[in-house]
Amino acid sequence: MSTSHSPESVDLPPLALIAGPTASGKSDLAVRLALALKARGREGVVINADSAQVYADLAVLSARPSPEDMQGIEHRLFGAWDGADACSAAEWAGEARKAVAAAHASGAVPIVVGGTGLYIRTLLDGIAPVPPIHDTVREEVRAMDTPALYLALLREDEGYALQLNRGDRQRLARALEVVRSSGRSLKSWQRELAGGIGAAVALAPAVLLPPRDLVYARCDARFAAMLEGGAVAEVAVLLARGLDPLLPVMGAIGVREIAGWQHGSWDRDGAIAMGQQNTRNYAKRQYTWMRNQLPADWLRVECQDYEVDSIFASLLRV
RNA sequence: GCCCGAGUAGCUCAGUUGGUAGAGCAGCGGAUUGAAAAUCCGCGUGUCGGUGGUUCGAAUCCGCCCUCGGGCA
Repeated sequence: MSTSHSPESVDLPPLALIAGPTASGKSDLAVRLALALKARGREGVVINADSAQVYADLAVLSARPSPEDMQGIEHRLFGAWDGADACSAAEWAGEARKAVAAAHASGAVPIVVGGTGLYIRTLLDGIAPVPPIHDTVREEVRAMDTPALYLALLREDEGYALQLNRGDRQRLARALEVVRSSGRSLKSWQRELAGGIGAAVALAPAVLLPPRDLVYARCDARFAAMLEGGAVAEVAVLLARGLDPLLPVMGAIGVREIAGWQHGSWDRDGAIAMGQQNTRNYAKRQYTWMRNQLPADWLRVECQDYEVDSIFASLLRV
């Protein structure tokens, strides 16, 4: 991300940002920051930047903060999408932009929290303004298998095809649907970024990177606890909707694991083991993203005890 | 006590007729521009249970021992 602004730019409205892997304690820190602001006579609004917590259907499985967790602090974009509607980085960023503007308008400090790096990047830097893909194009492209996607892209957008890995089905499909639908290479679209608010804001970022072992242990404990906390019923309700299995909600960690157990493909212990493993693998990917994709000058917090006052000193300074 | 089977990477296992070993998973590193809890890429030295022996050479053949299964007593 190219945008990195000193919190000293007091002329710009503030934006607190908390990024970190799953189970790193982000939400709790966000609420504590809001409470600390409140103690200083300022409101804070927590805005979700997690691609799973965005779905109404996934309260338990996405570890979405409960009303008690929220402690009376206003939270936005949590459970804001219906599972039947696929959210995307650009769509989320559009809503997040509005939420940030609303907070600023009321004099509150927006606190963006989440583990979805692409969402955060899109909000701050913007994204290529590719027009919506025609339904028919999307359908036909997604029906193709990976080798076919590669060959087709090689034919229709060779330059970009050569930059992608031939096994990277998702990017090949995206690139192909873009050329077919817009008549332009995704590569050329990507030369322009639109919608980023990073330059118009005084950013106070914190990237939480607690010890890996600790986060893995929390992932394990949390998934097991979810089964006791309503995850099974949540999955049952979700499955009953009969949604397209390709929708993002259906791919959330835990859905497939629990559904397989309920259908007798494996037992409860198997479901737990798989869910825990997948959560850990996911957390690892987030560490890689957070470490390398987020701006190097953002504050990295590698301990496990977060101190709001020191992490957000610039915001809390009175 | 006897018989059979198994002991190879953290785990599950492959290793053809003897030429000092390799997959999956885990783990680690990396990529990441409208599905990102997604989609991919890379990284394999381990007393081949131990010990003697046969052999130019043994995970592989032979002896003895140890451990874990199962069976017979």
